[in-house]
Amino acid sequence: MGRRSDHTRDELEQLIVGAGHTLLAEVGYQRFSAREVAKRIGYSVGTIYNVFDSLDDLMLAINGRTFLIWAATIARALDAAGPDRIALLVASYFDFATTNRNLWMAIYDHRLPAGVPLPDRYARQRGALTDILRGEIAAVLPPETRDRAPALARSLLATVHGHCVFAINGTFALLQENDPHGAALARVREALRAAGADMPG
Amino acid sequence: MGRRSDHTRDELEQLIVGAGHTLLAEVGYQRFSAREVAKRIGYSVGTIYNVFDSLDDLMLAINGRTFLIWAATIARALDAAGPDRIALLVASYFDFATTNRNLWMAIYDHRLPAGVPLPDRYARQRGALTDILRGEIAAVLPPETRDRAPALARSLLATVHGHCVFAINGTFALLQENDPHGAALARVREALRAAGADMPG
DNA sequence: TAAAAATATTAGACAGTGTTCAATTATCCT
DNA sequence: AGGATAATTGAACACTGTCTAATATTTTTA
Repeated sequence: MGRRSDHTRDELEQLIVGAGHTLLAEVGYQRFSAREVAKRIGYSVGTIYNVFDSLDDLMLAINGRTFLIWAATIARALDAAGPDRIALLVASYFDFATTNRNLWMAIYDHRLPAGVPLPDRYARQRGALTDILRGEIAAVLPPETRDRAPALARSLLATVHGHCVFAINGTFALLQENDPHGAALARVREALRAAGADMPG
Repeated sequence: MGRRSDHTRDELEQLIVGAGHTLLAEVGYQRFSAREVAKRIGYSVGTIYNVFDSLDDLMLAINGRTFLIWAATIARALDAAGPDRIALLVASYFDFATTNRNLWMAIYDHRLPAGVPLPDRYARQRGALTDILRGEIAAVLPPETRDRAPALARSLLATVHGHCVFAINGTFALLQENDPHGAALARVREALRAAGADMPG
């Protein structure tokens, strides 16, 4: 066939990413397949490989969309936040990961072949989230130590991430930890206090 | 054919796990395949499924072996440790993960289908590592707060794990963090100090 | 020792995967 | 209308995990 009247190239790309996103949320990374995406939008497999170079490429687009939604979710939560914005950030992280289990895990399950770098576009989408974090952490630090915010933001992100991973992959259940979120927040508070932060809680 | 004279059932199982372990270390979780394991030990695919119920089963056995090696490595390091045993534990975590990249990642990449619990045998192998940790953390805590050691051990494990994951999957490179190990140790120290720990460094 | 029972091993089938590409078909432009 | 262009397809390829009937070997029995 030739061009279908009902979809421009860009719309088709979005259609694929949208269906892929939905499928990923439903079945998770391991059971995700390009053929199923094609079936769901009424196209054949070939079309997907016409729009995306490879499955890795499609996966990056889908995870990119997840990142956009994630950043927007956190930004919205911050808009409606009370005085303890740090606690809200930690809660937001856990909340997004648990209510979007498969999508969140896919971000870390999917890995490019060794040596292949992340395309700039997706790297920037990931950076956006950390930027929000850095701002919030800088805000609670005393002005004279504010230059430590970037490194502290990265480290606290890793700290919360570690707790969240263990909460979701079952490691914490195995170790009989039943308050991962509380533990993560406690660690974050200790680190910020040690850096001289001034915050509620 | 019938039973081969050169291998008992148990030896065959160990042969498979050994070859699987080697293959996994070489190619990583995503490129691992039962057929390649079979080829390497001179058997056919069917034999592997005769010894193991499924690929998940084989994977658990292989990851179990990794855990044993890991625990032994850490125990050996502790034997030769100086006064700062906490720093050594953190260094040990990073060292094992980086020098055994594929094996270490496979532990977390492999996930059983939802609802299927970890067999007790493998759960215990994973617990052994945390037990070591708990002991070391209890040792630096003041006697009156020593009951907090189990929860703190879990949480600090998650903290170090988070930093290690980001170091290895490229997230930290993206965020321009070049001392993940140092950051992890700093967070651990802060948490232990906040709990009243007495340690060098 | 020869036949029979038990067991280990295999090869091939099956349904699925990512990926490629010649052939087909629809649309656009002249 | 007809030719150029672009979109879409579906079959083919090499791979995967998994299962099972057939086969080869060993052990047991007679």
